[in-house]
Amino acid sequence: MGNTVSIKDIARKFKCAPSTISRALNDHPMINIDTRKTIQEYANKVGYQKNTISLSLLNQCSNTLGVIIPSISHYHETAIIEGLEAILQPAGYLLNICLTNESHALEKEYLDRLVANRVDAICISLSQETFDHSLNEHIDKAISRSLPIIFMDRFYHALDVDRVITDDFKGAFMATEHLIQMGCQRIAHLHGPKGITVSQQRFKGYEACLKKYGRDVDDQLVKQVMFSPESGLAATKSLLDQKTKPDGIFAVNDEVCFGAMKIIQEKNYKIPEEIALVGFDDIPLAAFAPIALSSVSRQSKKIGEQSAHLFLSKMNGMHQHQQFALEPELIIRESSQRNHCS
Amino acid sequence: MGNTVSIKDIARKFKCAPSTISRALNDHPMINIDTRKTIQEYANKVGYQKNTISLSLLNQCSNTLGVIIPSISHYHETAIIEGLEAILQPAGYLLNICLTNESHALEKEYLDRLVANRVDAICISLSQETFDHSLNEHIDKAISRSLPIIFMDRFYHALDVDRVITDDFKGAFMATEHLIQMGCQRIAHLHGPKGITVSQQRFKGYEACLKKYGRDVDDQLVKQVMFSPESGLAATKSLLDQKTKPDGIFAVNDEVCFGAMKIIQEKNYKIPEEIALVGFDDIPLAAFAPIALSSVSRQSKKIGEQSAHLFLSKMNGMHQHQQFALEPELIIRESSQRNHCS
DNA sequence: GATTCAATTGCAAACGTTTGCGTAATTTTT
DNA sequence: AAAAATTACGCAAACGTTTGCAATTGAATC
Repeated sequence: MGNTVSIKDIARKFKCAPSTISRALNDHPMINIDTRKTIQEYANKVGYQKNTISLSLLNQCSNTLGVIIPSISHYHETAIIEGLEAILQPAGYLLNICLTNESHALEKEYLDRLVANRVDAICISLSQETFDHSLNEHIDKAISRSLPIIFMDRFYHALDVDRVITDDFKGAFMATEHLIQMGCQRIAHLHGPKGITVSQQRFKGYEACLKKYGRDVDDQLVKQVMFSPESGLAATKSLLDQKTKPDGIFAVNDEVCFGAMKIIQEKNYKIPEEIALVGFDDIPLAAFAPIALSSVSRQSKKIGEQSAHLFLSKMNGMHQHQQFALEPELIIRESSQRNHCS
Repeated sequence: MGNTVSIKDIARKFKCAPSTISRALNDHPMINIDTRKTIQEYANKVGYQKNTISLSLLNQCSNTLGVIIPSISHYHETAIIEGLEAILQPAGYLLNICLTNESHALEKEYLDRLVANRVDAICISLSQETFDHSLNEHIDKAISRSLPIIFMDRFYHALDVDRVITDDFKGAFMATEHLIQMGCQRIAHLHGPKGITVSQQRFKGYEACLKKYGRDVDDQLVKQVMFSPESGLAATKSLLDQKTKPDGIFAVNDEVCFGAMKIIQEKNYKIPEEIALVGFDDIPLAAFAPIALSSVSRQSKKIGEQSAHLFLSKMNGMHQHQQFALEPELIIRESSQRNHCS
């Protein structure tokens, strides 16, 4: 505020030009070694701190990455951010994190603000509203001003973009196949919110796996849920209340499984003997669920790290677009491990 | 990048001064209404986006809040950030979020970088290392340049600072008192990492409550843990392996309780009849623990909101320091609810 | 003593925007 | 018709830093 000292201030003190101070502080050999030291000591004493803003203006880059993400209330998203930070902190970047709350309007607003702030690139996980209605103009506009945009988790209609995702299809396939191998005959799926890529892909993986084993998707066994335990509980309740009950459930994420477990245990079904359960994300509490929860790990932190690397290569002039799909990993725990297959 | 259009570019196009363009875009009445419209339309057409960086330089404020926080892997921290965003998004601010991973070196590094970026203020939750060794010079330096610093959750040695915390002492007191009222005789405490304010305060609340009821702290019943379920499991195991076993446990947070429950159930103790359990934070999964978990809610989101309001009032010239301690709330669920007190 | 060279330092422009003040041009008032 | 007022726009400085180029100084060479 008031007491910040600038290069000009120091120049006045030493009765010399700002350029001399600048060079001295940057240890430029052009400046006499003694003058350099004297100036550096003085700057240090008065607590001089370089004003990065002026540099951003001059160099047309802000050393900041914009991150637009629907929420950070789940492990997956926080792990992504941790991954981004882990790579970008040493590289000297800061993160501008924006939560859209799945709102298209907010996403647009934040995008504009980040552009106005001249972030060097944007990592974005599209909001559900943007998805549902294919409201892409704001993204297209950003891309057209050649601002690097890296999509995380959720697809974007255009193909030639930068993207880092997990192979959700494959993960879902693995989970479903595992349930089949455990002897499950009626495998239900708790389907995530419509329109979101991960929901769609996981359903498709589930569907494809059933097909591979000569089964069809039974609409009665597919219920739609939000990403919350409450929603998982309600959906599972309706599954258990109908005639065709499942003997295996693959849910769109782990939180949903916590809700499912609650009601399954309340109704006195045995996990995994009567109903086997597999989730997605492998959250830290998965192993500490009422019955240790099997889950598909999607290497959340690695998504952040990979996105960060992609960003850095963009900063180094890499112009081609790249797409990464990380390998999911099935973690088998008690909730689905049947020792004697039926 | 290359194709960003500036006010100067537009000025060239219209063969007029940049000041005219600036005023036109800001709808300044000094400019002829028709010229204004024409210019605005053109700017819109070519996708002009105000460069906020130059404004930051000019106005000496960046409309950005720096947030320094040890981690975002727990509900509490993500809720704080959601609270900050909820208030600061409408106010036109962006968040620079920095994860220190409890490292003093990183905290210092980030603080410098945020100062260099001239953030308008900093909300900080001190790292454990900073705490353990009272390494406060970097904070003092930042304060001395009259940069508003708002402390969240963790105390700072100086008294006259801005601060928003939960009354952890009170929360711990309530939890312990509740266990006493449920008839617990040997109440253990899973003590958080040393040096961290929340750990200390919660222990003190536990201690004070025992004292109120004429009991002393039994060192054998106090185990130190990290904020993870694994750590909670290990500590509880050692509790159950010793002669003086607890019949009630108050843990420093909910994750720890998940670990505790796991081992308690494995060893076939009944919750809450034989061992009652109360956690802290009231995470979203608390109600979906193996036994629905009682917990002290610390209104995490409200800490973020309150901090944001404090920040905004600082921006409006409020110079006095303010301290807020939010009221904790005890949420009683199955893990501690004994119907017939012994 | 004139010339060349190296060692230091200063000048000025640039990045994009805002804003007080000056200055035309036009209209209104006397 | 002259004076005053209004309207509309331009000029230039400012924010803090970097950097190519010019300028100054002093010493070394011819």
